[in-house]
Amino acid sequence: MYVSARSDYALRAMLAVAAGGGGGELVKAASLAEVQDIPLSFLQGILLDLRRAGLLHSHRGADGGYALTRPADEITVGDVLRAVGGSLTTVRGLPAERAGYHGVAAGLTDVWLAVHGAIATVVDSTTLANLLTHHSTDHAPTT
Amino acid sequence: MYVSARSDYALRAMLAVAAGGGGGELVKAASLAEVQDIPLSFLQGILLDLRRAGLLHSHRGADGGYALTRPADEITVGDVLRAVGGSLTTVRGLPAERAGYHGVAAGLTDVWLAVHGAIATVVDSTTLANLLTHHSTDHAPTT
DNA sequence: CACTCTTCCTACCAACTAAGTAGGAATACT
DNA sequence: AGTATTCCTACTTAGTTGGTAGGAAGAGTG
Repeated sequence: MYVSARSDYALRAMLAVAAGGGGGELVKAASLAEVQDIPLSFLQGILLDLRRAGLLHSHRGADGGYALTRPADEITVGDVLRAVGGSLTTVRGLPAERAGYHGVAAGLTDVWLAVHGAIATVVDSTTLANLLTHHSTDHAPTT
Repeated sequence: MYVSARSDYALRAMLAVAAGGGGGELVKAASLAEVQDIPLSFLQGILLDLRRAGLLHSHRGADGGYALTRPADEITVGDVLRAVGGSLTTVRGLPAERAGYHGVAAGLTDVWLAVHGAIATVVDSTTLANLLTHHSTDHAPTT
């Protein structure tokens, strides 16, 4: 799995919003950029994606900023990854299920689907709240 | 997970070698390229990697070609992927364990490690022989 | 030896994507 | 009116990916 800078920044920003906006108040992009060391103008594009995906709510003007649209324990890592990165698993740019194999390679499709399922299980069962309290779910790092 | 053309071709080539060289005879690069529809000169570079990784044995000259160094049930999909693609999981280009988070993002490292473990479990438990007989292992495609 | 076949190896090219920047328009509050 | 902030588009830059070209080196055959 390749986690792009974009995906990584998106997760860090979401965590910072969740942590900073505890009482429902708004967090500014500039503050997120500083506390997580992310280039501001790059971050703005990412925040836009997150808002379009319905994960963030934004407000302009003097006391503007961003806030989560749902409580932190109802937003998973998978939600964030899919919002900024598209499909979790791709084969030569295509979604796993339509890789188009023939001959002896036919069995590969099932492998990619199994991998996809394994990744989804992890990222869809971990919420932002899990990560903040940090006794998260029982994912034993196997290597 | 992003499966590059290079990784995909490598797996298909290995499967074709395993299938074609059943009795221990050598399979030519040109034949692999044709049967799996892979650009020949691109494939040659990939075969070189596979040989350097110790998965293939090659022979030059008139009756040259490639053969597996181990039986097909002792070579896993993970072996092939690592031979041509390096680490299975990277975060912004770095291996998962040294992503370097601070503040509220600290918990992310564990997520990437869990994902890495989940992927490794799948690809390291599937052998080339599994894929050829095609009743492979019981990976239920979950999504 | 001369010839042929095939792997080996290096260098190169084109297209794409990722990462980051710049600058202004729209909106909200005072 | 003025200021602060999000919003949005276009652009630049650098690296990676996919693919090509051309020959050197080795292995067998007559």
